[in-house]
Amino acid sequence: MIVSTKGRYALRVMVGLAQREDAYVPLKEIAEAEGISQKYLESIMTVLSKAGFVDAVHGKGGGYRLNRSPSQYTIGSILKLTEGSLAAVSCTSQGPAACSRSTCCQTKPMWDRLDKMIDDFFEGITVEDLLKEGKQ
Amino acid sequence: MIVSTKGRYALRVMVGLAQREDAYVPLKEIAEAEGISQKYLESIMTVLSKAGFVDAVHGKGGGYRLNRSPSQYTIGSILKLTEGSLAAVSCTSQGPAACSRSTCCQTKPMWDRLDKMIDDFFEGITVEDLLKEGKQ
DNA sequence: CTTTCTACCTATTGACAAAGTAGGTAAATG
DNA sequence: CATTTACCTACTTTGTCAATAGGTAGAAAG
Repeated sequence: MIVSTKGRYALRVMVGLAQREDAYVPLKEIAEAEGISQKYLESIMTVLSKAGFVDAVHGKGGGYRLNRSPSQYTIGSILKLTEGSLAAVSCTSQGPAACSRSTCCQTKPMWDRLDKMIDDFFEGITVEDLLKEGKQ
Repeated sequence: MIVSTKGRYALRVMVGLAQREDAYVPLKEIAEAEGISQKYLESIMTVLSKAGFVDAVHGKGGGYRLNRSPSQYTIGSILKLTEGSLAAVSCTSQGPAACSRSTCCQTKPMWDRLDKMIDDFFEGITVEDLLKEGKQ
Protein backbone atom coordinates (compact mmCIF):
# COMPACT_ATOMS: atom_id res chain seq x y z
CA MET A 1 0.00 0.00 0.00
CA ILE A 2 1.67 3.17 -1.16
CA VAL A 3 -1.00 5.50 0.25
CA SER A 4 -2.58 4.93 3.66
CA THR A 5 -5.95 6.15 4.90
CA LYS A 6 -4.31 9.28 6.24
CA GLY A 7 -3.40 10.50 2.78
CA ARG A 8 -6.60 9.28 1.18
CA TYR A 9 -8.77 10.95 3.82
CA ALA A 10 -6.76 14.16 3.41
CA LEU A 11 -7.45 14.18 -0.31
CA ARG A 12 -11.16 13.60 0.13
CA VAL A 13 -11.32 16.36 2.72
CA MET A 14 -9.51 18.81 0.47
CA VAL A 15 -11.88 18.06 -2.41
CA GLY A 16 -14.81 18.39 -0.01
CA LEU A 17 -13.60 21.76 1.21
CA ALA A 18 -13.11 22.89 -2.38
CA GLN A 19 -16.77 22.18 -3.04
CA ARG A 20 -17.75 24.35 -0.10
CA GLU A 21 -15.70 27.20 -1.51
CA ASP A 22 -15.06 29.94 1.04
CA ALA A 23 -17.22 28.68 3.88
CA TYR A 24 -15.65 27.56 7.14
CA VAL A 25 -16.60 23.94 7.73
CA PRO A 26 -16.35 22.47 11.26
CA LEU A 27 -14.47 19.22 11.72
CA LYS A 28 -17.59 17.47 12.95
CA GLU A 29 -19.37 18.24 9.70
CA ILE A 30 -16.47 17.06 7.55
CA ALA A 31 -16.18 13.85 9.53
CA GLU A 32 -19.86 13.06 9.15
CA ALA A 33 -19.94 13.90 5.46
CA GLU A 34 -16.96 11.67 4.75
CA GLY A 35 -17.77 8.95 7.26
CA ILE A 36 -14.48 9.35 9.13
CA SER A 37 -13.95 9.19 12.90
CA GLN A 38 -13.80 12.74 14.30
CA LYS A 39 -10.87 12.00 16.53
CA TYR A 40 -8.84 10.43 13.77
CA LEU A 41 -9.67 13.25 11.37
CA GLU A 42 -8.43 15.72 13.97
CA SER A 43 -4.87 14.49 13.58
CA ILE A 44 -5.10 14.90 9.82
CA MET A 45 -6.56 18.41 9.96
CA THR A 46 -3.82 19.47 12.36
CA VAL A 47 -1.20 18.49 9.80
CA LEU A 48 -2.98 20.31 6.99
CA SER A 49 -3.43 23.38 9.17
CA LYS A 50 0.14 23.53 10.45
CA ALA A 51 1.48 23.23 6.94
CA GLY A 52 -0.65 26.19 5.89
CA PHE A 53 -2.79 24.19 3.48
CA VAL A 54 -6.01 25.30 5.19
CA ASP A 55 -7.15 28.15 7.41
CA ALA A 56 -8.54 27.19 10.81
CA VAL A 57 -10.83 29.40 12.90
CA HIS A 58 -11.98 28.70 16.48
CA GLY A 59 -15.43 29.29 17.93
CA LYS A 60 -18.93 29.42 16.51
CA GLY A 61 -18.98 29.86 12.77
CA GLY A 62 -15.43 28.57 12.65
CA GLY A 63 -13.90 25.46 11.13
CA TYR A 64 -11.58 24.85 8.19
CA ARG A 65 -11.39 26.19 4.66
CA LEU A 66 -8.93 26.25 1.78
CA ASN A 67 -6.78 29.33 1.50
CA ARG A 68 -5.87 29.01 -2.15
CA SER A 69 -7.60 28.12 -5.39
CA PRO A 70 -8.12 24.35 -5.84
CA SER A 71 -5.84 24.50 -8.86
CA GLN A 72 -3.00 25.56 -6.57
CA TYR A 73 -2.94 22.24 -4.68
CA THR A 74 -1.25 19.33 -6.39
CA ILE A 75 -2.22 15.86 -5.20
CA GLY A 76 1.48 15.18 -4.76
CA SER A 77 1.92 18.03 -2.31
CA ILE A 78 -0.98 16.83 -0.15
CA LEU A 79 0.16 13.22 -0.14
CA LYS A 80 3.79 14.05 0.58
CA LEU A 81 2.64 16.15 3.50
CA THR A 82 0.36 13.57 5.05
CA GLU A 83 2.25 10.41 4.11
CA GLY A 84 5.73 11.76 4.58
CA SER A 85 6.89 10.13 1.37
CA LEU A 86 5.48 8.47 -1.70
CA ALA A 87 8.31 5.99 -2.19
CA ALA A 88 7.10 2.69 -3.62
CA VAL A 89 10.05 0.86 -2.07
CA SER A 90 12.54 1.64 0.68
CA CYS A 91 15.40 1.01 -1.78
CA THR A 92 15.26 4.52 -3.15
CA SER A 93 15.59 6.31 0.17
CA GLN A 94 18.73 8.32 0.84
CA GLY A 95 20.76 8.73 4.01
CA PRO A 96 21.26 6.22 6.82
CA ALA A 97 18.37 3.99 5.75
CA ALA A 98 19.81 3.59 2.26
CA CYS A 99 20.35 0.08 0.89
CA SER A 100 23.96 -1.06 1.02
CA ARG A 101 23.61 -2.69 -2.38
CA SER A 102 22.19 0.31 -4.17
CA THR A 103 25.35 0.89 -6.18
CA CYS A 104 25.42 -2.61 -7.64
CA CYS A 105 21.77 -3.65 -7.46
CA GLN A 106 20.36 -4.50 -10.85
CA THR A 107 16.84 -3.65 -9.84
CA LYS A 108 17.60 -0.22 -8.38
CA PRO A 109 17.35 1.73 -11.68
CA MET A 110 13.85 0.32 -12.14
CA TRP A 111 12.75 1.50 -8.69
CA ASP A 112 14.14 4.95 -9.45
CA ARG A 113 12.12 5.11 -12.65
CA LEU A 114 9.00 3.93 -10.83
CA ASP A 115 9.39 6.61 -8.17
CA LYS A 116 9.80 9.25 -10.84
CA MET A 117 6.73 8.04 -12.70
CA ILE A 118 4.57 8.06 -9.57
CA ASP A 119 5.80 11.49 -8.56
CA ASP A 120 5.04 12.91 -11.99
CA PHE A 121 1.60 11.34 -11.86
CA PHE A 122 0.62 12.98 -8.58
CA GLU A 123 2.25 16.31 -9.33
CA GLY A 124 0.31 16.47 -12.58
CA ILE A 125 -3.10 16.38 -10.87
CA THR A 126 -4.66 19.13 -8.76
CA VAL A 127 -7.64 19.28 -6.43
CA GLU A 128 -9.45 21.19 -9.15
CA ASP A 129 -8.96 18.28 -11.57
CA LEU A 130 -10.62 15.91 -9.09
CA LEU A 131 -13.50 18.32 -8.58
CA LYS A 132 -14.21 18.40 -12.29
CA GLU A 133 -13.82 14.66 -12.62
CA GLY A 134 -16.70 14.11 -10.21
CA LYS A 135 -19.02 16.37 -12.16
CA GLN A 136 -18.71 14.51 -15.43
CA MET B 1 5.37 0.83 0.49
CA ILE B 2 3.93 -0.81 -2.53
CA VAL B 3 6.56 -3.58 -2.74
CA SER B 4 7.86 -5.37 0.35
CA THR B 5 11.16 -7.20 0.76
CA LYS B 6 9.49 -10.40 -0.33
CA GLY B 7 8.88 -9.10 -3.82
CA ARG B 8 12.15 -7.24 -4.03
CA TYR B 9 14.14 -10.28 -2.93
CA ALA B 10 12.26 -12.43 -5.41
CA LEU B 11 13.21 -10.09 -8.23
CA ARG B 12 16.86 -10.04 -7.25
CA VAL B 13 16.91 -13.83 -7.01
CA MET B 14 15.33 -14.22 -10.43
CA VAL B 15 17.89 -11.88 -11.97
CA GLY B 16 20.64 -13.73 -10.12
CA LEU B 17 19.43 -17.09 -11.43
CA ALA B 18 19.24 -15.65 -14.93
CA GLN B 19 22.92 -14.80 -14.70
CA ARG B 20 23.74 -18.38 -13.77
CA GLU B 21 21.87 -19.61 -16.82
CA ASP B 22 21.14 -23.34 -16.65
CA ALA B 23 23.02 -24.21 -13.48
CA TYR B 24 21.15 -25.39 -10.41
CA VAL B 25 21.97 -22.99 -7.58
CA PRO B 26 21.41 -24.11 -3.96
CA LEU B 27 19.41 -21.85 -1.69
CA LYS B 28 22.39 -21.38 0.60
CA GLU B 29 24.43 -19.95 -2.24
CA ILE B 30 21.68 -17.58 -3.35
CA ALA B 31 21.15 -16.36 0.19
CA GLU B 32 24.83 -15.62 0.67
CA ALA B 33 25.22 -13.91 -2.68
CA GLU B 34 22.23 -11.68 -2.03
CA GLY B 35 22.77 -11.19 1.68
CA ILE B 36 19.37 -12.61 2.60
CA SER B 37 18.55 -14.88 5.55
CA GLN B 38 18.39 -18.50 4.37
CA LYS B 39 15.26 -19.27 6.31
CA TYR B 40 13.43 -16.24 5.04
CA LEU B 41 14.51 -16.91 1.48
CA GLU B 42 13.12 -20.42 1.81
CA SER B 43 9.59 -19.11 2.02
CA ILE B 44 10.12 -17.05 -1.10
CA MET B 45 11.65 -19.87 -3.12
CA THR B 46 8.77 -22.14 -2.13
CA VAL B 47 6.33 -19.67 -3.67
CA LEU B 48 8.35 -19.35 -6.86
CA SER B 49 8.73 -23.10 -7.10
CA LYS B 50 5.07 -23.96 -6.48
CA ALA B 51 4.00 -21.43 -9.09
CA GLY B 52 6.28 -23.11 -11.61
CA PHE B 53 8.53 -20.10 -12.03
CA VAL B 54 11.63 -22.13 -11.19
CA ASP B 55 12.69 -25.78 -11.20
CA ALA B 56 13.79 -27.25 -7.89
CA VAL B 57 15.98 -30.34 -7.52
CA HIS B 58 16.87 -32.11 -4.28
CA GLY B 59 20.23 -33.56 -3.25
CA LYS B 60 23.79 -32.85 -4.16
CA GLY B 61 24.15 -30.79 -7.31
CA GLY B 62 20.57 -29.66 -6.84
CA GLY B 63 19.05 -26.27 -6.16
CA TYR B 64 16.96 -23.86 -8.19
CA ARG B 65 17.08 -22.63 -11.77
CA LEU B 66 14.85 -20.77 -14.18
CA ASN B 67 12.81 -22.91 -16.54
CA ARG B 68 12.16 -20.29 -19.19
CA SER B 69 14.11 -17.60 -20.97
CA PRO B 70 14.57 -14.44 -18.87
CA SER B 71 12.54 -12.55 -21.46
CA GLN B 72 9.55 -14.75 -20.59
CA TYR B 73 9.25 -13.40 -17.04
CA THR B 74 7.63 -10.01 -16.61
CA ILE B 75 8.43 -8.14 -13.42
CA GLY B 76 4.69 -7.77 -12.92
CA SER B 77 4.12 -11.52 -12.90
CA ILE B 78 6.82 -12.06 -10.27
CA LEU B 79 5.60 -9.24 -8.04
CA LYS B 80 1.96 -10.23 -8.29
CA LEU B 81 2.91 -13.76 -7.30
CA THR B 82 5.02 -12.82 -4.29
CA GLU B 83 3.15 -9.72 -3.13
CA GLY B 84 -0.33 -10.95 -3.85
CA SER B 85 -1.28 -7.64 -5.39
CA LEU B 86 0.33 -4.45 -6.59
CA ALA B 87 -2.52 -2.16 -5.60
CA ALA B 88 -1.30 1.28 -4.50
CA VAL B 89 -4.41 1.76 -2.36
CA SER B 90 -7.06 -0.55 -0.94
CA CYS B 91 -9.75 1.57 -2.63
CA THR B 92 -9.41 -0.24 -5.92
CA SER B 93 -9.96 -3.73 -4.56
CA GLN B 94 -13.08 -5.62 -5.57
CA GLY B 95 -15.32 -7.92 -3.58
CA PRO B 96 -16.14 -7.80 0.14
CA ALA B 97 -13.23 -5.47 0.98
CA ALA B 98 -14.41 -2.88 -1.52
CA CYS B 99 -14.95 0.70 -0.37
CA SER B 100 -18.59 1.59 0.19
CA ARG B 101 -18.02 5.01 -1.33
CA SER B 102 -16.41 3.80 -4.51
CA THR B 103 -19.39 4.73 -6.66
CA CYS B 104 -19.44 8.35 -5.56
CA CYS B 105 -15.84 8.94 -4.48
CA GLN B 106 -14.21 11.73 -6.43
CA THR B 107 -10.75 10.33 -5.92
CA LYS B 108 -11.53 6.78 -7.06
CA PRO B 109 -10.99 7.38 -10.80
CA MET B 110 -7.51 8.68 -10.01
CA TRP B 111 -6.64 5.53 -8.05
CA ASP B 112 -7.85 3.42 -10.92
CA ARG B 113 -5.61 5.29 -13.33
CA LEU B 114 -2.67 4.94 -10.95
CA ASP B 115 -3.17 1.19 -10.65
CA LYS B 116 -3.31 0.87 -14.42
CA MET B 117 -0.14 2.92 -14.84
CA ILE B 118 1.77 0.83 -12.30
CA ASP B 119 0.56 -2.41 -13.82
CA ASP B 120 1.61 -1.32 -17.30
CA PHE B 121 4.99 -0.29 -15.94
CA PHE B 122 5.77 -3.68 -14.39
CA GLU B 123 4.29 -5.73 -17.21
CA GLY B 124 6.46 -3.82 -19.65
CA ILE B 125 9.72 -4.94 -18.05
CA THR B 126 11.20 -8.46 -18.06
CA VAL B 127 14.00 -10.14 -16.13
CA GLU B 128 16.07 -9.93 -19.31
CA ASP B 129 15.68 -6.14 -19.34
CA LEU B 130 17.09 -5.93 -15.81
CA LEU B 131 19.98 -8.20 -16.73
CA LYS B 132 20.97 -5.91 -19.58
CA GLU B 133 20.49 -2.80 -17.49
CA GLY B 134 23.18 -3.98 -15.07
CA LYS B 135 25.69 -4.54 -17.84
CA GLN B 136 25.58 -1.02 -19.19
C1' DC C 1 22.98 -48.56 3.08
C1' DT C 2 24.57 -44.75 5.24
C1' DT C 3 26.07 -40.10 4.97
C1' DT C 4 25.63 -35.76 3.00
C1' DC C 5 23.40 -32.42 0.55
C1' DT C 6 19.45 -30.39 -0.67
C1' DA C 7 14.46 -28.83 -0.84
C1' DC C 8 10.13 -28.79 1.75
C1' DC C 9 6.86 -28.05 5.76
C1' DT C 10 4.55 -25.96 10.07
C1' DA C 11 4.63 -22.98 13.67
C1' DT C 12 6.23 -19.08 16.36
C1' DT C 13 8.29 -14.65 17.52
C1' DG C 14 9.51 -9.73 17.60
C1' DA C 15 9.16 -5.26 15.82
C1' DC C 16 6.77 -1.74 13.98
C1' DA C 17 3.37 1.26 11.98
C1' DA C 18 -1.31 2.14 10.89
C1' DA C 19 -5.74 3.17 12.62
C1' DG C 20 -8.45 4.55 15.95
C1' DT C 21 -9.63 6.03 20.99
C1' DA C 22 -9.69 8.93 25.28
C1' DG C 23 -9.65 12.93 27.85
C1' DG C 24 -8.38 17.26 28.48
C1' DT C 25 -6.90 22.62 27.20
C1' DA C 26 -7.26 27.01 24.78
C1' DA C 27 -9.28 30.26 21.68
C1' DA C 28 -13.27 32.73 19.57
C1' DT C 29 -18.05 34.13 19.47
C1' DG C 30 -22.66 35.56 21.21
C1' DC D 1 -20.26 33.23 31.15
C1' DA D 2 -21.71 29.49 28.11
C1' DT D 3 -21.19 27.44 23.85
C1' DT D 4 -18.78 26.18 19.96
C1' DT D 5 -14.93 25.15 17.92
C1' DA D 6 -9.80 23.94 17.19
C1' DC D 7 -5.67 22.16 19.50
C1' DC D 8 -2.74 18.97 22.33
C1' DT D 9 -0.75 14.62 24.60
C1' DA D 10 -1.05 10.11 25.40
C1' DC D 11 -2.76 5.43 24.90
C1' DT D 12 -4.63 1.06 22.78
C1' DT D 13 -5.59 -2.03 19.39
C1' DT D 14 -4.72 -4.50 15.39
C1' DG D 15 -2.37 -6.48 11.76
C1' DT D 16 1.39 -7.40 8.75
C1' DC D 17 6.09 -7.78 7.69
C1' DA D 18 10.36 -9.89 8.50
C1' DA D 19 12.71 -13.22 10.47
C1' DT D 20 13.54 -17.46 13.35
C1' DA D 21 13.22 -22.33 14.98
C1' DG D 22 13.08 -27.03 14.40
C1' DG D 23 11.92 -30.43 12.06
C1' DT D 24 10.76 -34.06 7.52
C1' DA D 25 11.60 -36.00 2.99
C1' DG D 26 13.86 -36.64 -1.35
C1' DA D 27 18.22 -37.30 -4.24
C1' DA D 28 22.95 -38.37 -4.99
C1' DA D 29 27.73 -40.12 -3.71
C1' DG D 30 30.75 -43.13 -1.36
